[in-house]
Amino acid sequence: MDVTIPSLGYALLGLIHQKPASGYDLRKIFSSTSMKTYSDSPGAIYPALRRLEKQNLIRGTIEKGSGLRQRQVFRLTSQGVLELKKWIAQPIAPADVPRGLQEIMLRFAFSENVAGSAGSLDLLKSLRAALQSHVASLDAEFHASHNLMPLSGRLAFESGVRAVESLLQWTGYAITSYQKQARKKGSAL
Amino acid sequence: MDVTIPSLGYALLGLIHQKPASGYDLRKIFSSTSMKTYSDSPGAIYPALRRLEKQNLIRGTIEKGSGLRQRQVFRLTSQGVLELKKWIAQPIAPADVPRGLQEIMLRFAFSENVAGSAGSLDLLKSLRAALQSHVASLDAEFHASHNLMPLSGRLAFESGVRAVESLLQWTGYAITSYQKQARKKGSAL
DNA sequence: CGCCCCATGTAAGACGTTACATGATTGA
DNA sequence: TCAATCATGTAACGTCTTACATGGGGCG
Repeated sequence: MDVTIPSLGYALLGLIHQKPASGYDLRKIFSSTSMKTYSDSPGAIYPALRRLEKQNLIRGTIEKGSGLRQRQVFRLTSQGVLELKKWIAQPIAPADVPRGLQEIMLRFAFSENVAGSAGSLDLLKSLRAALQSHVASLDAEFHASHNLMPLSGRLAFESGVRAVESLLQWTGYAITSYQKQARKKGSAL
Repeated sequence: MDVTIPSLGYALLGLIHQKPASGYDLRKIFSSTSMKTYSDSPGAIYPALRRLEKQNLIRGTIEKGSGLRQRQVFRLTSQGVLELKKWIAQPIAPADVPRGLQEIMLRFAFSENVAGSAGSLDLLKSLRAALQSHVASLDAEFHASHNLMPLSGRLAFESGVRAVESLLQWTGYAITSYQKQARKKGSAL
């Protein structure tokens, strides 16, 4: 039972959790919104859905209402919800940042629906710590090697550092956003 | 002759262009520098090198100097240099930004060695235009859909917008860096 | 002598891409 | 009726991941 789910699988789980959807619906989301990092090709999505169904994380039911064509709508099973929660709750290591940022942001995007504001906040704090540590190691590497590179190499490296720094700033902003929301809710009681 | 080279292949070409290297050297570069987005696994690199050799883009020669073990050092062929140049000179479309940023920065990092400062500047300007157009479409999407998302979704989206804006700023900085360099060289004549 | 690093590879399996294929429904 | 869109899928192919495998060389 070594359940390794690729990034696309989690994207599908998260979207289906927000709202039950067919393969076609999901393809449209990928192609029409800025989730274009995920492929809208049927050759990726339909097999992925079948895999998730085989793992009992989603279940599809055929709908034929209102004279429409055959349409298989997928919903999360309770196991699927658990799997989503487990994925989102994973702590973020500094080493995850360079390779898995995309997936981390996906986790965060779904976090509130799946794990509530508290879950979102936990993720943000974990991310902030990972980013701080990662920025430090990038700086060290930059100072050690920047004079060996051509200008374009140096600049490319700097763009990477800036990207991480900018994301770090964003985590601060996001954390205060959640804390504000919490205060509002608290006072509304 | 449909030469489609994956990202890893170009990374290898660019590194070998900087300095002839063996598979092991390249693995070490990937694992020890911040190019960790590329895998250092032998199962990826050695087959990739053989593919490039089969395409006549690199050629390996076995070295045995100084009592060392067998070591195959690869060098670019003239065709390989051409292929690198072609890759770097490709204009950047707005649609390339969300999916291919990583590869674009790789192109830029190698650009000065392969295509000179003029090539780097061209790339930067092309990137700036693509980013401007992409920011505009992201903003439009954000204003259209931000009220439908939970806070975490909104914030995740914002982080994407910020990342692109920050990169756009960086292109301005990089372009002036190259223009300064050009002025210095001009006055040095 | 044993262990770690150098250095190269192979094999199985999973995943994504591209392209092809099918058929129903809606609207011009 | 013709085209576009809805909706689902399959097949071939290439590539990456993980894990295994092999041996020489240096060092304690």
